[in-house]
Amino acid sequence: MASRAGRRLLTRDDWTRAALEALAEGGVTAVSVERLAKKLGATRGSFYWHFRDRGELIEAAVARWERENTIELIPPAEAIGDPVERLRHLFREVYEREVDAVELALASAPDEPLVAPGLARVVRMRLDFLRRIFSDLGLPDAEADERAWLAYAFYIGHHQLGRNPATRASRPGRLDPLVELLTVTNSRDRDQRRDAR
Amino acid sequence: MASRAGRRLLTRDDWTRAALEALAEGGVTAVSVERLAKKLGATRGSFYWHFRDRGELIEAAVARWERENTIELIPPAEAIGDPVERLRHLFREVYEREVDAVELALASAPDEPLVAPGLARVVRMRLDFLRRIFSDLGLPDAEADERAWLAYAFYIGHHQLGRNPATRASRPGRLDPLVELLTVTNSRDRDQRRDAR
DNA sequence: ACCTGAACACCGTTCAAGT
DNA sequence: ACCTGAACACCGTTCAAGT
Repeated sequence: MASRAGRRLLTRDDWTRAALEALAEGGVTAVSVERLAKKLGATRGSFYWHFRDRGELIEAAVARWERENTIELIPPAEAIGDPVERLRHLFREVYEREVDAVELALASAPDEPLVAPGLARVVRMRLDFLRRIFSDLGLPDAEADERAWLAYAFYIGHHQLGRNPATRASRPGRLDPLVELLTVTNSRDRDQRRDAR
Repeated sequence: MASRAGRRLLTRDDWTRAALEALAEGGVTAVSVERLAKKLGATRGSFYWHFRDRGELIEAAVARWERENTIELIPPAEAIGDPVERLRHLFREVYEREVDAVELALASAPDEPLVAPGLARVVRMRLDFLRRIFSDLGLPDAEADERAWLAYAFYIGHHQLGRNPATRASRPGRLDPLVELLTVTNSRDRDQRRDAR
């Protein structure tokens, strides 16, 4: 038949947007060329004019998520001067809220070759942000690195545990007490405890 | 043709074991009836005599992992009297080691209906174990709950971050300093900091 | 340049028929 | 009781042919 019989021609972007929607709704497996084609009113064959294969589509979707998501989230948070307040803000805005569905889908496949590079870039930006908090708090670099790692790994696990209704039940209501713990700087306590052993 | 032409008859257990191997090697998607049938030298039709569908197979594999894995890991660790030592032991044996491949595969699909119930049972046992550490340390219940959650969420994120070669680079070498932080009990520090604001 | 339609491979599922 | 073999549906991929 002729060029889309009245319908608008599709762009690479149309397919990518549709892929992100599918990703959010059903994870990586839901990104099916056949289903997207049906949704967009095209044939699967059409897809292969815009993309080499399904993998290239997923890569494009990840890249788009990366741009729209992490890049513009960091600057406003960075503006908060007091590092403890900055972490508290982060916990309220990012830890205690429901996490974006696309992120959940991607975080579930951290070692898929299609997902790994984009995800790694995002993780690095966020770890840097956290490291700066603990540096500003006066911790030496090695300790700031450790705490950033702890805080970010906690972020991942916190949201992953929240996905399972049965385990979500154990989730603490507010995370402020954990901010207190994570920002302890006085080394006296730890020294004391070590000496007492 | 006749009953397996010389070959041994297959049991439900044979299929389940093969499913666990596939799970470890390639995650949930790798558990394919067709591939398992080929590996076991049977037809796909044979599979459906033992199981209702692919989902039932995955459930059976999860249940087996649950038994073989968490149940017998807890008692030896529970024997350590000093709670700080108990946590340090846990970090060395469970956090710093590579995590079992099946667990990684399952943790990546925490909200799949086939995986969720078994995974939730395991999580509950482990959270209880952690809670006891912090209770024995003298923390009130609410605080023990929070720290157990923090410690377990960290466990998940720590291993997930370790799967991506690019992010694994930021991983701290030893986790002992984090044990120190997680077991801080003196509330003086936190009070002091709060007063200083 | 962008798309269709038919073809093939892979795999989940069903089921009648075999032993 | 346990299995085969053929059939069907779903979906990724290719490609010749259309406009």
